[in-house]
Amino acid sequence: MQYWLMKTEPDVFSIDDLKNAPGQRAGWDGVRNYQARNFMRDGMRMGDQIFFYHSSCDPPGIAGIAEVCKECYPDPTQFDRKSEYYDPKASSAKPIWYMVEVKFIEKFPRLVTLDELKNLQAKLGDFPLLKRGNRLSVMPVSPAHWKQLLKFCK
DNA sequence: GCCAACGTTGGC
DNA sequence: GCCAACGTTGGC
Repeated sequence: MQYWLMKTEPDVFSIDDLKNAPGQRAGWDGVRNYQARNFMRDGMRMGDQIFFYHSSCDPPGIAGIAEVCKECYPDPTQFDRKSEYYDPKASSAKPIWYMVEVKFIEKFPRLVTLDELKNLQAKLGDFPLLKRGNRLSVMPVSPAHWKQLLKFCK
């Protein structure tokens, strides 16, 4: 079992949107960064747990937990000319971008803000999310960090 | 809205 | 393969 953190803009797709989605499941399409793609394609397996992070909002922070409920498959938006995620270099024979599906697990009683995470850094040590200039939308979380953050978030 | 940081693109 | 230009992310 592995642990992850995934960013999303709540204006576009929030933890409540996931909670209210059919079957409380949703596809994580639109990732167009190779490193993030590789984490989804090569790292994410059924049942992996995910911190659901709200970014580009006030305040940003961890909103809850999701779980991988379907492993990677080609992201159909890359073939869709009308999609903002359309990629002319991709073909169904040679897809470039992949996505997973995630399932709602829980929403925390309150958003655990980026500020609080920064304050925890002294105790937890380096957390990839807090690295300067980090823009990855999908990143691994170590089991130790997961455990401690979870305790703090609940 | 600004801008630092970083990824990607494309000319050479 | 280098690197300047450009685009995007995301906190502030």
